Amino acid sequence: MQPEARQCRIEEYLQKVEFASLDELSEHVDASTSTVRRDLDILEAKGSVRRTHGGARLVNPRSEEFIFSTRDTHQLEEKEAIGRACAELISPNQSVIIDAGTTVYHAARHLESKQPQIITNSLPVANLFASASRLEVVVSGGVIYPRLGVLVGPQAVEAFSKIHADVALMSAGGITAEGITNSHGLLIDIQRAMIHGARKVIFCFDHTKFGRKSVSFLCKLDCIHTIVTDAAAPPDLVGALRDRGLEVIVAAGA
Amino acid sequence: MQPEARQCRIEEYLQKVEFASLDELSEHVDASTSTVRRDLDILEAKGSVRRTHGGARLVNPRSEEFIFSTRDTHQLEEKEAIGRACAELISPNQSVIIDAGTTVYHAARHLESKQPQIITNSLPVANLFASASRLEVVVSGGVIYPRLGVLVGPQAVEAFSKIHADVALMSAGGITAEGITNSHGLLIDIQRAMIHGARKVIFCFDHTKFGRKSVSFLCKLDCIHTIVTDAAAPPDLVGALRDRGLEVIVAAGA
DNA sequence: TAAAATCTTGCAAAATCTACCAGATTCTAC
DNA sequence: GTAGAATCTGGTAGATTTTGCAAGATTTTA
Repeated sequence: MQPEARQCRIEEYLQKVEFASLDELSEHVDASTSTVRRDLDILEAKGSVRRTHGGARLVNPRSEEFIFSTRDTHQLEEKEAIGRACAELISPNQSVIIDAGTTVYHAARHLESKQPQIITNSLPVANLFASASRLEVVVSGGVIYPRLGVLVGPQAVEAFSKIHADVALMSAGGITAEGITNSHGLLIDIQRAMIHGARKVIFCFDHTKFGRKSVSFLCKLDCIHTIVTDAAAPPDLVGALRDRGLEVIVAAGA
Repeated sequence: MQPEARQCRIEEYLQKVEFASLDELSEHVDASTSTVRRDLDILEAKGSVRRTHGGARLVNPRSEEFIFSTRDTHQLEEKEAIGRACAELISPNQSVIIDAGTTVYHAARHLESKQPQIITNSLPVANLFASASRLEVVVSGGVIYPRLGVLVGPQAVEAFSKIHADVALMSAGGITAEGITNSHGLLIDIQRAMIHGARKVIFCFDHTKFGRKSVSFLCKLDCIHTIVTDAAAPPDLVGALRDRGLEVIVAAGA
């Protein structure tokens, strides 16, 4: 086997197990421990893994990487469904503001074919499109809010207050008849600027968000236009929202 | 079989398997290993595949994380050495502007213990510190320049022109007695703003950059303070730089 | 503190790479 | 068609890289 292929397999394997002993790796790639050692040296210099006594571990144990991706899987299916439904609301070549948050992140993943212009303050979303040269991605400035990988602070607010987009794709901590709330106070100003700068505002809520209130009030319901949710959303609240003139889209379950 | 048809089949095959050995390919296209070697040379020059020891792989098997991670280990070791040397120049709690570019990226990796405040327009660098909650990372706004993961454009320039930092850690395409040059015109304005906003300017150059000129002129030598390079840098040029009052640090080889 | 495990280092064997060459094939001009 | 030029192909020798092993240094563990 070729060195590079082997190193890839080591990386891949470590992605799964997070930590592996030398013997374990050498058996998995069918090479001597010496060779694995050398491979690990290279990978460490490259920065993807870190050596430890007797083995190696991932530098960014997936569990820490933006807390994304390692959440409960059944929730994930619903988020995927919501994401697909959101993507269908976007027309080709529109400019789209994309919020931080796992639900919207999933929506973003289905957006590439629409070739939108993307404006975001989410590092995970930025990374998603970083290598796709076909579409333009604008990143707001700001300070990284550690675990979430969101850019926050006055620079972020300012960036969005200067921008006008066709659509804003957002999510938040909870929605009730009284309005929308979010838990991270730092995000409130930014999200308000996003809403202000977009012609159409779409919010993604999985069913657990309905009837829930977070600490900070974000906006009333008449600031927004469309809500996308999953099949398990409480029908009474969905009905109430529709009565108020909101478009509510229930994503077909997987 | 015609050469071109054969090369197409090689590409096609690699699309499927990502990695393939020489023997594997030569059997698949029914030609000698010599011929396959030549075909791979051509394909590599074309840019669609990359040779590895013992075979070849797709150039972009899956998001090859921002063009980084080249295959030659030597250059990598030098960059690591330069990176470590750079990190030693930073005092704890300083604010540090970090440029885009692989050499500086390696320097950034050794910076965490210094707990600096980081200001960058490089997505790879931002990702590096995204999960480290102990230090503050400011990301400039801007448009993503695809393959490199750098934020460019007026927003980036503006962000840096408003900022003052203790140190700027930078790199560029080439250095001669006449000054420093860089290849990406889009970066020039940003880098000038970085230099302008920093009290101390440190440039990283591996030895291949000495005596080389890129298309765009960045700045004269008296704009900068310190240069960090590896042991293979040409002594005469290093001496000339020192004569001009620049601090030149030669990183101890690995 | 001593034993066990693991890491570094140096080295020879194996695999692979880089030219280079002679034969085969294709192209060109008559 | 045919001779000659140009290109392509497959093989070979020497240089380079990679690999696995073993001895000595270092770290971990009890």
